[in-house]
Amino acid sequence: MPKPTMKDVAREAGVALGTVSKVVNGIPVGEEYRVRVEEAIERLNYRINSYAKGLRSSRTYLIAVMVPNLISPFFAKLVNCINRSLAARKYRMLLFATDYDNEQEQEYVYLAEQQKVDGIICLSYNPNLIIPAGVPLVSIDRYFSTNVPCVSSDNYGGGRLAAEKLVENGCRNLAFLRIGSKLVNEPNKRKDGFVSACEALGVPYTLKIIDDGTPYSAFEDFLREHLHDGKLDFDGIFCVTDSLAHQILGTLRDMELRVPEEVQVIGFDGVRCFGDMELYCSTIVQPIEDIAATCVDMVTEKDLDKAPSLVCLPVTYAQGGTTKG
Amino acid sequence: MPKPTMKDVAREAGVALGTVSKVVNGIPVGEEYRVRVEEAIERLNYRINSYAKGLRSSRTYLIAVMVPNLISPFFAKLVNCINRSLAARKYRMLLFATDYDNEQEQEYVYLAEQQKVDGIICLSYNPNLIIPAGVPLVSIDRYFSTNVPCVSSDNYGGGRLAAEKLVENGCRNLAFLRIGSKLVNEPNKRKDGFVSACEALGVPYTLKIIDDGTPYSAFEDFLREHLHDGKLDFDGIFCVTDSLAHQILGTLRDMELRVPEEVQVIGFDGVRCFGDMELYCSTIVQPIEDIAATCVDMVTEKDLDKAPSLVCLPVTYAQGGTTKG
DNA sequence: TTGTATGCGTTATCAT
DNA sequence: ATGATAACGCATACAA
Repeated sequence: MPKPTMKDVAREAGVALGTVSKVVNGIPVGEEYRVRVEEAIERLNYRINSYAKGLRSSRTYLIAVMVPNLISPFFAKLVNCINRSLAARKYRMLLFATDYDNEQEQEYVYLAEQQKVDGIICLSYNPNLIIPAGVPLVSIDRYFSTNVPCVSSDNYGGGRLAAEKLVENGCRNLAFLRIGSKLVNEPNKRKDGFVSACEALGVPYTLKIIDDGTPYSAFEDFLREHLHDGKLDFDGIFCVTDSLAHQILGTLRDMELRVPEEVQVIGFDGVRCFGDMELYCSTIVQPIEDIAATCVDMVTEKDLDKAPSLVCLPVTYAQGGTTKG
Repeated sequence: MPKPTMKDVAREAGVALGTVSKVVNGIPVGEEYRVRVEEAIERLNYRINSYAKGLRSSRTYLIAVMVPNLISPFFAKLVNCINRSLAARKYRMLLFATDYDNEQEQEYVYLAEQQKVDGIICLSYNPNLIIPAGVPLVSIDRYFSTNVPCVSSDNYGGGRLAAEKLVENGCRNLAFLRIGSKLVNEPNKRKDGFVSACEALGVPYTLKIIDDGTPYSAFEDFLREHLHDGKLDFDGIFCVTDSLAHQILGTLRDMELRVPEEVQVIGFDGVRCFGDMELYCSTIVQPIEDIAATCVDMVTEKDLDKAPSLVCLPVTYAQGGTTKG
C-alpha cells in the first residue's frame, strides 16, 4: 500500500483536492468540510509529502548548520542550542561537520543550496568561502563582509575581562597563551582586549602565541624558561581557550606550582565537564544560548539584508577554582 | 534571476531536457553532448533541485538521526561519527534532539517520515515509540523488537570486564553504582555482567542503584555508611557511566580516600576531556565509531529485513589513572 | 543514442 | 467558500 496522497484524502472525504490542501495548511474552510477532511486524514494516516511541498512552495523549513565537528564540547553545545531554537520555530536542521576542511565546507554550502534550505548557519574559518546569493547565511565568529551577518561573543571584551579579573585577584605579572591558526582573527581579539587592559592597568604582560602545527611542548618550554628557583615569573595566565587552560593546568601541576595560590589561570569558552557539570577552570563564558538564538532569529527572518552585519554578545566571568575570586 | 533549471541548461546546451538529466545522473550519453551539457551547467551555475528530484525518485539521500541531546559528550561523539559515516556515502543528516521527551520523539519520527528520509537512526528510550512501516529504522542501545535492528555495545561483557579488571588489580570487595531510569534496561546489563563476573570469581559485591529523580547525595550517604575509621569497605567501584564515576571521584576526594591506592574506580563509556584529550577515569570504552558505522551500514542497506535484529559490538578496557593497571 | 511526454504530490489561480 | 486545473523541476518510459 503506497502512501496516501492528498488526492486519496480528498476522495475519502468526498471533497476537492484544494480543500484538503487548505485544511492541511490551516487556511479557513467550512467547519463541516474541515472535520470531514481531518477524519479522512486520520483514517488514512495521511502525512504531507514535504518534497512535493518544497517543490511547489519556496519555504522548506530546513536550515543547514555547518560546524567543524561535534567532538569539541563548545561546538556540540552550540549545535545543541541551535537545534532547540530551530525546533521551537518548527524548523528542521540539516547538519554538516566539516572537519575544518575548506573544500568540504564549500561543497556543503552548495549542497545546502541545492537542498533548497531556507538558510545556512555556519561556523567556518575558510577565508575564501563562496557564499551563494539567494540563500540567507549567518556566520558565527567569523566576519566575512558587510552583507553576511556575523554573530560572535565579545572576544575583545572577554580579553579585557580576563586581564581585569586576574589583576583584581592580585596578579602583578601576566601571560597570554594562544595556539591556533594565524588565519583566525577572532582569538586575536581576545589577545587585543587582554593587552589593552594590561596597558590600561599598567601591568606587565608577556604573549606566547604559537602556530597550529607547533607541538604543545612549546608551551612547556616557554613556562620552564620562566621558572626560576621553583617560582614562575607570572602569577596570572590567560589562555585563549578552556582546552588550552586545561593542558596548561596539567603542566603547572607537573611543575609543582600551586593553582591558584602561586599562579592563577583563566580560560575562555565556559565549557563544562560532561557538558553540564563543573567548569574545567575559571573562565570567560561565551553566551552560547544567546549566540544560537540570535543566529536562528536572523536566519529565519525575512529580511536578512537589513540585519546588522555584526552582533557582538556579552561574555561573563565565572570562577572555576583556578583563580582566587 | 531565478535559479536555472534543467530546462535552462538544455536550452543553453542546445540539447533535450532528458539528455541533461542523464548527464547529471551519470547515465552514459554521447561524449560531445556530455561536454556541452557540462559546460552549460558550469556557465549557468546550475544546481539540481533536490526537492524535485526527491519527489520524482524515491531515494532522497537523507537520514534522520535522533538523540536525546548533544550536550552529553557520548551522544555528541556518536552523532559526529554518524555524520562522518553518512557523508562518506553521500548521505545527508537531519538531526533531531529529543531531550528525552517521548512525545517529541514520536513527533520527530513522523516528521522524518514525511521528510521522506531514506532511513532513521535513533537512540530513544521511549518504550512506546511507534515505528512506521516503510522507513528503515535502526535503533542504538535499545531493543524494540525483532524487526527493528538494534546496535549496541556489549554492555553485559563490559560489566564482566569491569569486575574482572578490578579483581585483577587486587580488589577484594566491590561495589556497583548506578543512577538512571528503571525503564532503561541496557545499563542493567552492565550490572548483570558485573554480578555474573563477581560470582564467578567469588568476590563479594554490593549494588547501589538509585532512581532518576533521586539526588546524587544518596551516593554520598551510601559511601559514608560504608566508611569506618577512614577506611572504605570497598576497594573497587564500578560506576555505570564515566559521568557518575567522575562525580564519585569527587566524593572520594572529599572523603580523603586516595585513588587508586585505597579505592579503584572504573566507569563506562570512554568519554574524554574536551572530546579528545585524556580520559576522566579508567573505563570500559564503547566502540563509538563502530557503532556509528554499523548503524549507517544497516540503515543504508537495501534489505533491512534480512539484517540481524541485534548487533553487539565489543568493548575494551582503558586505564585512565583511577585503577592500578 | 537522443528527444518527447507524462506524472510525482502539492500549492495557487481561477471560475463557480 | 469550494472545486477544477495549471505549474513547480525532474526522471523515465517510450517514440524517433
